[in-house]
Amino acid sequence: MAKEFKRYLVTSALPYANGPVHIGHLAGVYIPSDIYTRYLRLRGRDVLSICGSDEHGVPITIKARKEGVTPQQIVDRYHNIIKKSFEGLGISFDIYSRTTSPVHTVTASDFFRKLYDDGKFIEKTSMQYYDEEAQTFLADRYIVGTCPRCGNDRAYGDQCEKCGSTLSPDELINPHSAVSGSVPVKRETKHWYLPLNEYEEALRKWILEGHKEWKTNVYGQCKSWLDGGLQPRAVSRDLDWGIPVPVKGAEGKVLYVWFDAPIGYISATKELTPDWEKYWKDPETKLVHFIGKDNIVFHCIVFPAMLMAHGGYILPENVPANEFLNLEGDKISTSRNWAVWLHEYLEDMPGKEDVLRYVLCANAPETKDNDFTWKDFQARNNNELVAVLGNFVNRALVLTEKYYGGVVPERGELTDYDRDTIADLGRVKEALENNIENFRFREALKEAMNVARIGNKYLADTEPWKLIKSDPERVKTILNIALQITANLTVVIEPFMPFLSKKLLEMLDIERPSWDSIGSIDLVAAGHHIGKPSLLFEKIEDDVIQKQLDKLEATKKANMAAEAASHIEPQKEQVTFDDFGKADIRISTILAAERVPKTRKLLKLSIDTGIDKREIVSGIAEYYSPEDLVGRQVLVLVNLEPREIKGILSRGMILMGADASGRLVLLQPEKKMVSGAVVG
RNA sequence: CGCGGGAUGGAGCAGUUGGCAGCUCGUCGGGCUCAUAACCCGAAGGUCGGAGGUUCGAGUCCUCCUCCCGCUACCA
Repeated sequence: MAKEFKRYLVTSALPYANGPVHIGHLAGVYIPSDIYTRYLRLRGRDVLSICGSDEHGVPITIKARKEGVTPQQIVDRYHNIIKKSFEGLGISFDIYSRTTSPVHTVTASDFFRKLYDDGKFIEKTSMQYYDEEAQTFLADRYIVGTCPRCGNDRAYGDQCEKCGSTLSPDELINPHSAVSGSVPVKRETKHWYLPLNEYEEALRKWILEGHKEWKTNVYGQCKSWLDGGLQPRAVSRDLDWGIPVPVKGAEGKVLYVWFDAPIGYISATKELTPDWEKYWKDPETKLVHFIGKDNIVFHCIVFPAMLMAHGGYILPENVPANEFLNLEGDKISTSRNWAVWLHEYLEDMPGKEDVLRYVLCANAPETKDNDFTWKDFQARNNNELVAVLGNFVNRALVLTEKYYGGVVPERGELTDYDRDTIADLGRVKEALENNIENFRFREALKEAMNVARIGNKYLADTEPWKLIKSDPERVKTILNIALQITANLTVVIEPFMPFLSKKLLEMLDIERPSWDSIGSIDLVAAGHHIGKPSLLFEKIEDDVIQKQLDKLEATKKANMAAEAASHIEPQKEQVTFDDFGKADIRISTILAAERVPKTRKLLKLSIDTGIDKREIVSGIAEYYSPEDLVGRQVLVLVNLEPREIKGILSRGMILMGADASGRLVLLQPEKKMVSGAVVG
């Protein structure tokens, strides 16, 4: 089963350029793929790691319209943020390209054209909703209306989120465009479809029979799709942002993003090397797609079908898809800003790139959704990185410095215990290979960390600080071995924590040992002078964590406010001019204010209405303190029926704006007026 | 509705073909003092989501149920 491949091609899901990258993306895709490629490079394999921004599609055009900029400006902004933040975290793509690049435009266009010329598409004409105001056809998702099943007035054209039923846009009652709010009309439009059903048998054979080793979630998902029967799928869209359909009479039509995006892997390879074809077309290449679970169908069914239709391309050997990462118990959401953004993390936590890499790998959602919490982040840093890894290295180096002035001591005769320890060390290599090649990165990281554990135990058991007085010769051997273990660490830890590995190499002042030398105790020569020890990791104190928690708390509050603001009360029934005329509203001045005892919300206000001076009880104590109010002018409904509240006769009502969250805001005249002035 | 994945000591995860329920962290006790109050040893802690079934034996296989996350939505 373990076929040997000549070279590897690793792709990571293209991040969509309508927002920055967050920890969910990292844990699901980019950290696993980077570990995998770094591992392959260490083993001296021929490997390319490919990624880039996915820059087409409707959401980007909508975001651009909202901000009043061009789609190009949106994608430029996020492409640059994403690219830079990946570099900052040491994600070592061989190329990070983008789907607006000229090479991609040509590649995707040619790909479509080849399928078109070979008669692989079906042309179909259908009626679709068109937004005349925004001058665009509307994807199902962008039509909002009332659900025919449950009456929810915010159902989407494809699904009602309230009752969960699947809908088609035609079923919606009172449909309107989510883009402009206008009422859409039906228009005829022509599109090209890839008949996935024609590839069903080939896909079934390839996946269900040929790739039983795929992760259960991936395999299960594919089986479910195939068993359900595949349908032709549209590969073009009516849109002005994207790669034009390279066919006569296709003006105003572009390639569907999910047709164009995976081809981005090919174009990026092309951009990187003139040898791109051997990576994509030679069966001796192992192609691996790293993705998240929402992308399974595109990478296991649609893209392979495209490749089959085109011909000449290899298919992925594996598609390791991870589940999702939650943040502090809630789903990560770009639109709700519920995320830890990579570019912000890099700024907030300089020098802690490896800490994030470590935590996200150790807690990666490999088999089920997981939760990222800042408390766990702190605990893993302090109890694992500092206490186990950092501490071991520090012990070994400080002792060498102290006893031998930083010169690696000569090793003498080995004891049985030494040999046992070295044997333990030797076992790590195979365990690492096994786990990484089967995409079990969590387990692999644990194995790598084990090297530090072996080291700590070795020092604790041999107690060189005691022996130095009674048997200094023996101590030389012990520290020599401790240093060899440290040198082993530089290799085993590199795929996971490259910054640490580099720092460790500098400290030992050695070249990086090869992968095959893992387990060796001849990595640092006796007599070699090592560098000065310094701390690899620092403890993270509570206040640093608290700052991040506060940041999230603020986001939560802002979201609630925004949510409240979006709930607008419907208009009340019509009133006549006379009805309105009955209300006597006057500009009034607040003379005094005090809290009503034993209440949370109430203030007693003394008011000069111009007509008289009176008292009004108002429920604004949560938003205004008495001292804020004295002297302010407000609007008062003066002919409201008096009412006794908490024993005080309240005569009139202060007018206020109230949003759905219950927040109250006083209304006041724009210029100071005489009390008693009529409002109307 | 249907489909896919998940539910295992306080937290996060393993558990391959059914055969004594493991690992990391936390907690408690002890040891050590070279080391960032770090390290090493030991202990406590689980009716393996619930109910039923197959079996000498079930975390593992079968049936039903509950909850969470996804599912031709461009959110990994």
